[in-house]
Amino acid sequence: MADRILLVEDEPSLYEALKLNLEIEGYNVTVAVDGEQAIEKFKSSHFQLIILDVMIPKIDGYVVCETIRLENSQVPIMFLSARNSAEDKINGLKTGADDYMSKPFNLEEFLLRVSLLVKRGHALTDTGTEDLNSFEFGGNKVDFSSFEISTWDGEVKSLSKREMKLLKLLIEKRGKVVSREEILQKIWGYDVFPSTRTIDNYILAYRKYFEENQRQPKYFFSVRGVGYKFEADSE
Amino acid sequence: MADRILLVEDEPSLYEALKLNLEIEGYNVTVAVDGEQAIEKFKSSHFQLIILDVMIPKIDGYVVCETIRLENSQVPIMFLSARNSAEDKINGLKTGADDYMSKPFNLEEFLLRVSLLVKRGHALTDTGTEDLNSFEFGGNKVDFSSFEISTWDGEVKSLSKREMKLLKLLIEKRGKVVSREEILQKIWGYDVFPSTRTIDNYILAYRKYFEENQRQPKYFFSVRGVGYKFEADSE
DNA sequence: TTGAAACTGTCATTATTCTGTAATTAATCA
DNA sequence: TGATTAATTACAGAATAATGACAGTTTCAA
Repeated sequence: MADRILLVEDEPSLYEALKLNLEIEGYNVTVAVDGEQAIEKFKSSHFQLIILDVMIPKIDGYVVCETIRLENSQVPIMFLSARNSAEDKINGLKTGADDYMSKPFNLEEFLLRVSLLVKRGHALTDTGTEDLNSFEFGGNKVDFSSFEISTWDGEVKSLSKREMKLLKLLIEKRGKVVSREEILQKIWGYDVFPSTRTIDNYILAYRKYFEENQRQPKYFFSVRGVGYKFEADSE
Repeated sequence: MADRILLVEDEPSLYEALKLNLEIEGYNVTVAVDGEQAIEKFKSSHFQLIILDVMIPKIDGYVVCETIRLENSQVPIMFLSARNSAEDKINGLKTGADDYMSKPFNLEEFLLRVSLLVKRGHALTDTGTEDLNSFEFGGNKVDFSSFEISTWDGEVKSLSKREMKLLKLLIEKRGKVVSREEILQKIWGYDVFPSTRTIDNYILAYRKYFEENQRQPKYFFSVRGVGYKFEADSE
């Protein structure tokens, strides 16, 4: 079965050239021309690799990358960027990319890196990578791939999609306050805006699951007027 | 336990700086100053990552890389090179490297790539690809080669191709939620998209075959908004 | 042509998510 | 310190969207 690649690039001459060459290599290529499309296509289908230009309309590449990582931590992501600066690369790698190429790039090198990443993806999903997607704090454990949690008092529960996604966001940003706006954007998207009560409900739920004393949280803090913060006890 | 890195580099000022920085990051670093030493040390010990300068005395980097790959080793290898030419990179990646950096490079980027590669190595070496011919859970047994199943209540049935393929996917990923998109892509391919009801039907069928109580499944769980998960009771 | 397998549509059934309101708590300022 | 204001907590339904169940239709291969 052909491997599928999502190519996110707004400049027609470039994406057509890349698409053509990738197809010659035997990949099945889907193109998205802006960040919104990218997220939409990512959600509606499954890919073995995502190639992501940083500078794209509507939602920039970094944010697209973060959004994707909230749902799926496995797909390899390759960044493309017009600039060759170290900060850009570092930024990209930190937001969860697996590789980075600066434009203009050599086609053969590009194709080689693509095939490495696709192969890696296979290796990862074949062997089952435990532990990369779970997180522990206190006596609690969150398993992102099975959507299950086990808590300090020995209970095992399964969380819903939203619960998991928001929890993941908080854990990834642990130690930092995440604003309500950011939460709304990252979890609910850019057009849907549920009432702000809704977020509280999720925090409430987390405290019920994980805190020994709900009224005096040790992990899930609210910061008045700003947002919420998750903090793990020890590292 | 600290991850071990084999650093192959002949220039003292460079390898000392890198060694120091890697050690600060918590790695255990072994240095080799030429190709011969590199191969020797590689053979006598196990590393999570090999960092390989191309231009080193006695045996050059490419050859060292090929030699290591001949041992059928999965260790991630990162090339360092003084030149930034595309041919060099291509050459390196073709001989089996996983990443490539040109000197002079940004230290932070270097350390980030190192940590990515080390993590990847862990994921790869975790479990060898299992290749199953049959699988048992509860009182049920699935035989993938004969397409037959026998169930807890003593029945023997044979499954259709699709049924088996999807069942195998779920079992291979047991314990993890498999998204509908992934199922569609892996079982049906990228051009055919049956209605999402279809997948439910297969799950339904599995529950009929294997579950004692269809309404309270013990093995085939659905995770709303995400996909399905198979879980075997004991291991 | 026949039968098994695969797919689709519909409606019933739930799990999940959202909203409104009241109670509580924290922050600010006189 | 106490009064005032603003934000958060806490529930309990209500609304929504996803899945379960099944019957009927199509497809494909023998």
